[in-house]
Amino acid sequence: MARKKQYIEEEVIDKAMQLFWRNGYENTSMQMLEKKMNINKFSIYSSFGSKHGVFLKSLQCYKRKVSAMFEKFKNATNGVEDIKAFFYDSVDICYQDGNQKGCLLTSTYHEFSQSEDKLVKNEMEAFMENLKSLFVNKLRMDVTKDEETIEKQANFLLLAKHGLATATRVNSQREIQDYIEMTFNNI
Amino acid sequence: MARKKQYIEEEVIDKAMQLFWRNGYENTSMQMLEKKMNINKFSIYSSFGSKHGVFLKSLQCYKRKVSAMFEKFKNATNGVEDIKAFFYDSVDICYQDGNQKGCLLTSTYHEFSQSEDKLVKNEMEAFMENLKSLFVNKLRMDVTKDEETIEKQANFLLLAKHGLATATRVNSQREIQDYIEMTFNNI
DNA sequence: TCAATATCTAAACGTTTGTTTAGTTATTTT
DNA sequence: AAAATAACTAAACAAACGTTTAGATATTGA
Repeated sequence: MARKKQYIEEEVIDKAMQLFWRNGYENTSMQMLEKKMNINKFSIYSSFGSKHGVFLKSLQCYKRKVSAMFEKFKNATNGVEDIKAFFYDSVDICYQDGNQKGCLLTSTYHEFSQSEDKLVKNEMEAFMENLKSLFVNKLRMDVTKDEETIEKQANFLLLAKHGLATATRVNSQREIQDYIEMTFNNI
Repeated sequence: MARKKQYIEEEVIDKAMQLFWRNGYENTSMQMLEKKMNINKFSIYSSFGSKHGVFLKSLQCYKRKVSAMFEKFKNATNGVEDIKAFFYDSVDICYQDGNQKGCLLTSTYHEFSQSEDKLVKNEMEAFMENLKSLFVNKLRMDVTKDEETIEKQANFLLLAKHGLATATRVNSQREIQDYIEMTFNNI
């Protein structure tokens, strides 16, 4: 055999993910990726095929990162309170290590909303639909709510999440907390 | 003297503005601008100096476009109801001629939030602060509200506007209406 | 130890970006 | 009508983009 890789793919993808998280897809260049991942262009291409390939792996990496939070959310049984806790957890991840960068999936959804890239676009739409159905499940725990109200509230919460994604980029964590509290005042 | 311009600057800037509105700054190229404005690169540069110059003029053009709506909002005297009407008016502009494109100023605020371009960034921050103070003024019309509540609600409405900007890119006008109604349920 | 071979470095690839330049065309005023 | 000059067309610019290639380096198994 021959030489072994001098990097671990999972590790360098985590670095790439941080970059995409902060800057988005288009505003992250191969040059920036090289520097952050600390490996050569060639290595990136031999491991991941393309910038697009690095991005797809980064999305998976992000999903793994937040999977525990999602599992906790799925398995919780307190209805609306679970959604609120989920919002707080989402925000905490944004501010960890002092970095404001929103939610990678929500930002990507936004960046690719008008894109020709059906692969990423469809994946993000599936994510949003999945999130909405989770909201619906939690809202249904309140048996006094009719389906029409549930539908509206689920949509409202989804859009609130979009607002949150923007807000975590430009607002303080304190302001975010107020925002979350107010969002749930009328749910 | 000599030849006159074969285009009217206000008219071609309106075209450019439509492009920036739909695609944002980075995703609008000079090539696209040439085609949409229907004039040559040289003419663009001789009139506006740079792509950045075209963008600044486009922002002004957008502001003129929405100035009537803002004036109506400023001069109204029904408190929270005025903010709600303002939200509906903002959305209507997004959907006119069937195009979904959010709010140029809010999108620009988002796109330039991490940018080195202090000129645009500061202008957008000033816009957001101005909008917030307008919200505060309307909220103060309800004399039973204390200043702390007003501050929180103004922030909430500002973030709701961010959510709206995203939503008008990907949701139907009907869903947006539900969203607005729910936003004001707890104000 | 040494041939085999995967990974490394570094340079160059073709596009596309925003911008500039040189040269032609058209209109105005004298 | 003709000189003057502003606006036009079209080609080329340097820089940055994502991607590929050629050749050097280092590590493996026999």
